[in-house]
Amino acid sequence: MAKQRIHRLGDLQLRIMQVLWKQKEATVAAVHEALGRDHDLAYTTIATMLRKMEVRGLVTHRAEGRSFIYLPKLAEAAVSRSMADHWVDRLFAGSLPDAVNHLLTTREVSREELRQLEKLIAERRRSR
Amino acid sequence: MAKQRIHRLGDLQLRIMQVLWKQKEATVAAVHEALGRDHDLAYTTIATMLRKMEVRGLVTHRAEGRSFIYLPKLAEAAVSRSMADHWVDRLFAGSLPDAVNHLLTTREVSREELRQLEKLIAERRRSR
DNA sequence: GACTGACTACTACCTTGGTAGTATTACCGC
DNA sequence: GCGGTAATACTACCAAGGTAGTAGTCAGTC
Repeated sequence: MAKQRIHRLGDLQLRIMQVLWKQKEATVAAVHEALGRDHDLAYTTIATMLRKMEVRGLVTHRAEGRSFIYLPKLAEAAVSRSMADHWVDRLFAGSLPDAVNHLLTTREVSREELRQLEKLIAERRRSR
Repeated sequence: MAKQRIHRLGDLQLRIMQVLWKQKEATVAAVHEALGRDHDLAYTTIATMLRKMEVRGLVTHRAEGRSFIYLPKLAEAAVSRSMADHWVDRLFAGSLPDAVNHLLTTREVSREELRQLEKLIAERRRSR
């Protein structure tokens, strides 16, 4: 069935996925370029990683001329959901309030952000 | 300076740390026992893992008779903070409202939990 | 038609987490 | 003092992420 190990994405893999999600599809060169600003990785590193990710079922590719165009095979929502769940489960035994509480107390939260959060919750409350 | 890689804890490592945090300190046998209910790991697996974790600076030990008593070397708060930060940064570019919003929309949230959250935020708002 | 440049394929290597078997040591009870 | 038992130490392995060099290929250019 569907792999449960979705959440197991390394940092680089996730960054690559994020590029693909944003651009819908991209060549190795495009991914390398997009990542290049912060990370100084060899072109072949990206190519190798993409190939490994294809084996793992994270991406697919289609050939266009001599180039490969890679596409994400997993939706962003599915991945972040899986990762978020995993995170909440691991650290807070699945308790969402605990998780949020932790975020609120350990991070700097601006007045504006608090306002946004309040709104979010109010909406959520109304809708159920 | 302080290791930045705190957040890099495998699942087993985190579970072991959680046992140590709860019990303050524990022998290999105690950790094995505590984990035993869900996981069926060999005694030596725990022992090996603890030794590796000591090398990585996650725990220390003190000898008592022929046994080692392991203690966490990192505070729970530091670790969960680091992991939470890493998570929010990685997935939501550091935006806390985005993170919380994601949690709210992808998870089942009970009425009770929403109430708790509302209270949390109200408190937080008052205190700043 | 030989050359260059852009791509992919293959191979290799290191690290870390996870898992566990075997070896060694040291104490405890008889 | 001898044997069993409970601990740790050592060693080994596998998988996956990450990083990159080298080899092969192919298409377009002069």
